[in-house]
Parts: sequence; C-alpha cells; structure tokens
Amino acid sequence: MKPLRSRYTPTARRRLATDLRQVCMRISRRARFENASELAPHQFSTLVQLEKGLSRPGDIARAECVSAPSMSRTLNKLMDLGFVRRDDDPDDGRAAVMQLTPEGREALKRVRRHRDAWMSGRIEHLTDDELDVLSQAREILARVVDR
Amino acid sequence: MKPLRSRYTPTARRRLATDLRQVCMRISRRARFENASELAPHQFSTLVQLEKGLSRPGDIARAECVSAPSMSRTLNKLMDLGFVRRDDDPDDGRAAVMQLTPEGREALKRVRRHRDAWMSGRIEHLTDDELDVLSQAREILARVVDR
DNA sequence: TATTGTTATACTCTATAACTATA
DNA sequence: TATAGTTATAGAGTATAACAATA
Repeated sequence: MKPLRSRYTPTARRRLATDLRQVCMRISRRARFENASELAPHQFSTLVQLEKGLSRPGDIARAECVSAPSMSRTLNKLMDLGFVRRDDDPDDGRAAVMQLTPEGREALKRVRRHRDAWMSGRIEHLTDDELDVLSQAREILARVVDR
Repeated sequence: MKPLRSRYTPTARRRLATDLRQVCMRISRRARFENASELAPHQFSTLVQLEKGLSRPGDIARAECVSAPSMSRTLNKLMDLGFVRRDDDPDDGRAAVMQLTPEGREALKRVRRHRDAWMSGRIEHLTDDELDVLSQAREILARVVDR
C-alpha cells in the first residue's frame, strides 16, 4: 500500500518509471536479437500460445491480436517447419486442434536458451549484494506487470 | 567483482537471469502496446536514430540493420507524415541529410509519454522499500546492459 | 442463422538486383 | 571504379471480404 507520506515525490516516481521502462526495453531488444534467425517474432509467440495450452486457431488468433487468416497462414508455415501438428476436432467438424510437436518444443527451448545465455553473461560479474537487489526486483516487477 | 565464494550458485544465477529476462520482455511488450498505433516499430526506431544525431540514410540503415532501399522507403513515409525533413548535402552531391522536424520530436514524445504513463501506473502502489529496490535495480541493470 | 476456418485480394515491409548521379 | 541513394521486382505478413462446411 502506498503510504500517505513517501520519500518518493511524484517526479521521482515518474523518473524511476521511465528509467525502468527504458532499461527493460533495451534488455528485451538485446535478448530478442540473440538467435533472432531461429524463429520470427510472430512464430515464436504463436508457439508460446500453443505451449500455454491453446489449441484452436481462432483462440490463438485472438490471444495474439491478429486476424484469423493471418493466424491460418502462420500455423501453415509452422506446420511446414514441423513445429506444429493439426488434427480435426472429433467433437466439432468445423474446428481444428493444433498442438506443438516435439520439434516445436525444442525450437522454443533453443531460442530461450540463447536469450538466457545472453542475460546470464550480463549478470555474471555482479556481486552478491547486487544479485540480492536484482533478486528482489525480479519479484516486485513480476508482481507489478501482471496486476 | 565476482567473489570466489558466492551465496549464488550457478543454478541460482541462471534462474535469476531467466526470470529477469522474462519480466523485462513482458514489461517491454506491454509498454510497446501502449499507443502502438501512433508509430510502427520501424518508424519509431528510425526517428530515434535521427534524434541521436544520425543524418545519412545509409548510416541509419546500417544502425537499424535494414537494407538501404527499406530505409529509403521508411524515410519517405516519415517525410509524408511530416516527421522528417530531407536536404541535399552541400559537400557531397550524392548524399542526403535527414533531420527530425519539430512534429517528429513531438511524435517521439507522445509515444514515450504513453509508455511511461503505463509504467508509472504499474509502480504507483509500491511501498518506499520496494521503490528503493527498484531504484537500485535500475542502476545495476543500466550498467549491465551496456557493457 | 451463427460459427470455424480457409481462400481471394490488396497493402505494407522487407530484401536483392539494377540503375542514376556523383566522387 | 567506388559510393550514396533510388527504382524495379519479388517474397512474406497483415488485413478485410467472400466463401465452405458444420453447429
């Protein structure tokens, strides 16, 4: 809860917000560039939706905020790459059931491994005190981004 | 400097790196969605290069890792929007000198203001102790991303 | 008649190759 | 001959509209 009197003025809070946003966006950009050739951004995030358990093309399109025809095309491409499998829904003749193949899971793992390796290299040289700060920050930021 | 004995095992460090990367990418993604209709990503980052002082189309293309024709097209669009101005280089008849217009600066400011407003809303409710952690984390992360 | 998904078509961003103008 | 930039053309992702099949 925000106390009535805070050491942080509105200006200081705004400044902190700006700095945090910028540094997060720069980290994100750099991490994304690692192994960027493995999967295009829309392909990666589509695989993530499948990993989360979404299986219907329409649901995935809505989750990714793209049109149904775009998702149709993306899923076709991912099937060509062998990362996604399509089956007919036994309960609804109109619907399709998409799922990750083992190769698709491996592709996700490879991309994440590269990104994580880059980030690990960044924090490698930090002191325990600095790691303590980042460890607490991780928890606060995770809480804050979701609410 | 990394001490010889650390409370952080290699596994704990890897876990921290992964968590930090993920939360930064999620914050980045959400912030980017704020006012996403104002400028496309490639337009925004091109304006940022001009803001940094780059003026030659070729230099900007290299900085953005896109081809010269792509940058040519992007700059034409930004000129149509009134965000960028083009002059001939007086010293080199082949070259062009691009610069931000006041409208271009305003557009950058608007996008950043929306993103910052989103981030400010996220940290608004935090306690002073939590803000202290984030304030220290901001400094550590900024140092770490550049090196 | 509504819903799921694809096909048809067009627009944008990207690239490579070819071109113009200048150094 | 090399460099700066544009034009020509093609490939990929996106959208809307129209369509097929099923509920």
